[in-house]
Amino acid sequence: MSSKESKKVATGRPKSEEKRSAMLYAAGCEFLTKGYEAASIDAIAEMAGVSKATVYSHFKGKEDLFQNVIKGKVESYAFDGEHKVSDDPREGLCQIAMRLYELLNDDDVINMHRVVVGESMRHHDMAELFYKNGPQKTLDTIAHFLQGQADRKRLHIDNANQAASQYMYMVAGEMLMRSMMNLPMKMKKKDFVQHVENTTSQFLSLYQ
Amino acid sequence: MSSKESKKVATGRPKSEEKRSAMLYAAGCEFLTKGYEAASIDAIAEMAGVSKATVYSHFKGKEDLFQNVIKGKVESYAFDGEHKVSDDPREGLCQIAMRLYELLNDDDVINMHRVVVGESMRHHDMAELFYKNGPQKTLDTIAHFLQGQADRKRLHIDNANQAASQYMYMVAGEMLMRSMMNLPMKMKKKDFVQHVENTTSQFLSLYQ
DNA sequence: TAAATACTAAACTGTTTAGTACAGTATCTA
DNA sequence: TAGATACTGTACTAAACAGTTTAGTATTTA
Repeated sequence: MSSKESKKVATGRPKSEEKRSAMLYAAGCEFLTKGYEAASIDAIAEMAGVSKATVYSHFKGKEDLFQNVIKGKVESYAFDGEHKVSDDPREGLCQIAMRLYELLNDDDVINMHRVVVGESMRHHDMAELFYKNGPQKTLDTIAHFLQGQADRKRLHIDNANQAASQYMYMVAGEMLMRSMMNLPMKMKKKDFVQHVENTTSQFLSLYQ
Repeated sequence: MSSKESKKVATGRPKSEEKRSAMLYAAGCEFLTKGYEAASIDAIAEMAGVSKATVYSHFKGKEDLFQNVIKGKVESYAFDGEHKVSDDPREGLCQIAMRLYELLNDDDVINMHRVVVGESMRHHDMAELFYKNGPQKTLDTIAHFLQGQADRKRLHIDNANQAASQYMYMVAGEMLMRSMMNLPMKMKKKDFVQHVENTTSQFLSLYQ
């Protein structure tokens, strides 16, 4: 049912997967650093070491290229819910928080936030896709962890989703905001660890 | 010392303040809905009912126009620290939170977040200006309120800035994020009031 | 009234961009 | 080997855009 299979049996020279990757990589750099409007197809083609016509043979146009880039990045950077996490409430939350920290220190991740926010009016579907697979996935992971604790009566939580949102933004709200606006970080990693420990204690005290 | 006074004594026909306002208003619409790159000077001139040359007689160029728009908006939308707030911890915080809610429901405010985040790589100074007069001002207001409570021994707070950030993002983090990404709001105003009351209780329990 | 400046409309420059066309070459399958 | 498709390089189109110029008109102060 995929687009390849739906075509008649392939004949002649096949499209190069390598070139496709190179184009997507280059497009990623271009879109994420310059934004949709300012990104140039010529620049992407040159960076990918490919002729412009090849870009248009692999993708329908700028729009299509952009969507493929965002979809690809979203997949590869998703907050991994399957990651092993301690069963202890404090330790588990701290581990999750530190994974969040790493994520928010990745330039690609922050650039994606920037582009998606900046384009959210004109690319509403991309914003939705990004949010669902980005921030929402992180929230879900935290909520799932909290629900597990609640089920075992280790925490007293009515609404795990609400509590998850609370925790995430308590821990990382300001950092996320400042990163998106390209402002200098107030906390070094060591400070952040301390901050996470304090915040986690406070959070737990609300539900213990 | 202002730019006007620094010029030799005015003679001839003076520049129209009305036209200037019209241009800034139009530019505001254009920049805030389309972003910097996609905004068009021709469109701004037309919307303002003014010739293109007039735009360039009032402003040095697109860049200058953009900066004037952002500076103007930032001033007019600043979170008002002088606003009267109850002296009671719970009531005061709830009042501040509801003002924040109103702010985050203003399309102009959200569009400004979007544009500033989207342009923060290429207009670093604008991002800084916006953050200082926007989010930071809100944080300062909360911190100032909390410090007042701490001084009168009604709350036990070491670091008022940290506590302010905690409160602000606990209350409004998810809403802000979703708004910026142009996603449907989960909470109606009534739900938000309830949310504020619950969150405020929890927050206060951390410092009482 | 005269000098000075603001403003308009329209044309224009120079640049950039998305996307296409084409002729030649490379690489695949049957 | 032959037919098919990929890919290149270059040139092109058509449109948009920032910014300038010009010639003429309007409005101000002195």
